[in-house]
Amino acid sequence: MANTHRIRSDFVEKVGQIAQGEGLPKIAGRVFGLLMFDGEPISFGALATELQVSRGSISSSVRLLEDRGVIKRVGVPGERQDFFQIADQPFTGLLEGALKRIKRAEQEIEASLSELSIEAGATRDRLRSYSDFYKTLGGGLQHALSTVDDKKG
Amino acid sequence: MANTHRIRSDFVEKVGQIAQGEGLPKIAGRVFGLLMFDGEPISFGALATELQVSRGSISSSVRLLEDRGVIKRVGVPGERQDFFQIADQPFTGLLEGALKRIKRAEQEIEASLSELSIEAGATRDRLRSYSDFYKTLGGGLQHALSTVDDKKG
DNA sequence: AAGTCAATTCAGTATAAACTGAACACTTTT
DNA sequence: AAAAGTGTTCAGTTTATACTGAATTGACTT
Repeated sequence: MANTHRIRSDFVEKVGQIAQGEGLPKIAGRVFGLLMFDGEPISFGALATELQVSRGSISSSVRLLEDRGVIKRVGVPGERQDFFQIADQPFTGLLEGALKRIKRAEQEIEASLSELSIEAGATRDRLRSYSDFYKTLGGGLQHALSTVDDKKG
Repeated sequence: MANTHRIRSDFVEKVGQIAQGEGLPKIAGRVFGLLMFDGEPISFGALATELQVSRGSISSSVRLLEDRGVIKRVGVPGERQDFFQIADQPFTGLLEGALKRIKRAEQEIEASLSELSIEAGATRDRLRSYSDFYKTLGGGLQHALSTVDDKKG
């Protein structure tokens, strides 16, 4: 049998890297990876010691992940510490965040577009195609989102 | 009539911000925005002076954008400088790059998955759902990509 | 209510990435 | 062939952001 613990820490590091690639803090990715792998609730303190990072970092990472609905804070009977667990729909929040960014970009471009006078024909066409790109992209993510949604929910 | 020049520089800055949000250098975004707005070829030197950045930055930005197929380097008769112009399918390359990142992440997760012994049932289920998420996301982008592709042909 | 324990905040530090500008190599002009 | 023009490279600097750790706040425990 393979060494589960090594697989686990490899996985945690991988997710850290992936997160960094997506523009998220590496530690947040590690937290996500750990909770994903273990499934069961892990305490605030355990996250800090196991990942060997400061409690301050854990605090900001879990808030980030909580805000996006990727993890949830749960209570454990007889325990004073906060515990964290992977959310029921961890990916929905991520997709929604991406969608929001895309929508914002689309709106920014359309704002510029609407300022341009009618004579600026070719420029208008290009900006239009740019905002169309974001529309299409948003549509693709929207589709992914609904697919992810009814996987479980 | 609205002041076109102000709209133009606003747009350029907006695209710079959007690029930064996507994890790309701000200057690369500005270059893209400028070429997008103007449509016609702009010289290497003009990019540097107009955006008020070093020639070194222009060099690396245009290479990045060229590599992704977002812009193209064109010659202008009687001119020694390189000129740059928005590519015919500027968005295709961007999407392809995003897809590649997603595919890589998916594979990483599946690598961990395949290492896990059969007893690790629940963990396997979670990692499977994680890689499924990337599959779904990739499908969404793939769809967007083909839509973008046949907008122009 | 004093003492412990837990999480957050925030000022300071470390790290990573972007950006600069001068040196370089190559090309064209005079 | 010297001079001027052009793009790239890269060592050094700046900037942005992640991270730390000590101070702080609040909530339990005795």
